[in-house]
Amino acid sequence: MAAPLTTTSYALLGLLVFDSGTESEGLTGYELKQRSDNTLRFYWVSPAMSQIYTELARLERSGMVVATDEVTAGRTTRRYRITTAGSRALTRWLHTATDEFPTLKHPVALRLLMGALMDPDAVDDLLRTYVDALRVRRAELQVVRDMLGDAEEFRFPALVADWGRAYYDAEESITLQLIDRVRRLGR
Amino acid sequence: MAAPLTTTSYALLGLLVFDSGTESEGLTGYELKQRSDNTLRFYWVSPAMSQIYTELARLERSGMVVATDEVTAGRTTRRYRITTAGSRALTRWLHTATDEFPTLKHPVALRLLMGALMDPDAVDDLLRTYVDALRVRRAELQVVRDMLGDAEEFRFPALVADWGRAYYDAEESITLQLIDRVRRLGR
DNA sequence: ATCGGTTGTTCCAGTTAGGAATAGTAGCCT
DNA sequence: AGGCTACTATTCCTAACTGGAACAACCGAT
Repeated sequence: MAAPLTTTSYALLGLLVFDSGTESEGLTGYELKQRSDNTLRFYWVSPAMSQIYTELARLERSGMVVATDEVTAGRTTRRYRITTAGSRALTRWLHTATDEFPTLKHPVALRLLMGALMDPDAVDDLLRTYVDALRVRRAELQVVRDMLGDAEEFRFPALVADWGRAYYDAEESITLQLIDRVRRLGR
Repeated sequence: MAAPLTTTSYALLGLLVFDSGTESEGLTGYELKQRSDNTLRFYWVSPAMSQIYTELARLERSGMVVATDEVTAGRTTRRYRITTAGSRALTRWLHTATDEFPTLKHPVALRLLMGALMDPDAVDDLLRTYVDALRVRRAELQVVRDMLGDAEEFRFPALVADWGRAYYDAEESITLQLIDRVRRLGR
C-alpha cells in the first residue's frame, strides 16, 4: 500500500489531471509552479519550486505520475503525466470525508489585536493598506475568472473563483467598517 | 543588532505583553500554548508546542524575554516575562508598514476546484459539512467574544473577534449560495 | 555577438507542523 | 492507602515546507 499523500501532493495531481484532458506531453516542474501561482495560490499556498520537485519525485516513486525525459542537445527536460493509479488515488481522496478546516494566517488581524500598542494613525494606515491590497488581489482573481468564462469544463474552477471574489468583497466591507469603528474610538 | 524575528515570535511577545499588565510571575510554554489555542488560532496558526519552546529560547537569547526557574522538589518550571527591549521591539514591529497579505489554506475550496471528478452528492456533502464546521467555529469564537465584553483594555481583541465573526458569517452565506448553485448544476 | 529575460533543475539551510515520549502533580474514587 | 485519570510541563524526532542561491541552456531583440 502506498504511503498517504499530503494535501499539496493532491493539489499537484489535480493540476496534472486538468492537463491530461489536453493532448500535451505532460508538464515540467517549472510549468506546475506557474499554474500553482495562477490558481492554487488563492485558495492554498503556492508551493515553492523545491517542494514541487521533491513532491514530483515522491509521486513518481509511488506510481502516481510518470516522467518522460525530453533529451535535446543541451539539456534534458522532464515532463510529468498523471497515471491511472494517480487519478484513481485523487478521486478516492476527493471522496474521503474530511474534517479539515481552513487555516488562516492573517497578519493584519494579528497586528490589530495589539492595536492598543499602536498610534491610532498607524492602525488606520494598516487597515487602509490592507483594503488596497485586497482590491489588487481581487482584480488578479478577476483576470483568472474571466479566463475561465462559462465553459463547461471550467465550471468548478469558475465556482471557486466566484467564491474567492465574494470572499474578498466581504473582507473589504468588513475592513471598511472596522476603519470606521477604530476612528470613532480614536476621538 | 538582533536578528529579525518571525511573525510568530511577535505573536508570542504580544501574549506576554498582555500578561505583563497583570502582576503574574510570567507564563510557561504550556500556558502560552493554551492562550494561543484560545485566541491566536482564529487569525493565525496556533504554534505547535515544540515551536513555542524553541521560539522562547530564541527570544531569550536575543533578550526579548527573561526566564525564571521555579524549582520545586520534583521539577523546575520555567516562566517567561517580556523585557522592555522586547516590548520596544514589538511596538517597533507594529509600526513598521507591511505588505504581508493573509495566507489561506482552504481544503474545501481546493476540493471543490476538482468537483468535476466527484459525485454531485459528494460535493454537496463536502459543502454542508463545511457549513456545520463553520457554525461550530463561530460559536467557539462567540464564547471568546463574550469573555472580552466591552472592557476598555480588551477593545482591540474585541474588534478582531467581531471581525472573525463577520468573516464566518460571510463564509457561511457564500457557501450556502454555492450549495444552491451546485445543486442546480447537478440537475 | 552578446545581453537580458525566460525556462528548467538542483541544492542547502533554516523554519514550521505534529506528534510521541517522558514525567511530575493533583484530585477523585473505592 | 492505592490506583486511576486528567492536567501540567518539557523535550525530542521526523517530515513538510520556505526561500532562496546556484547553475545552465534557450530564445529573442538590438
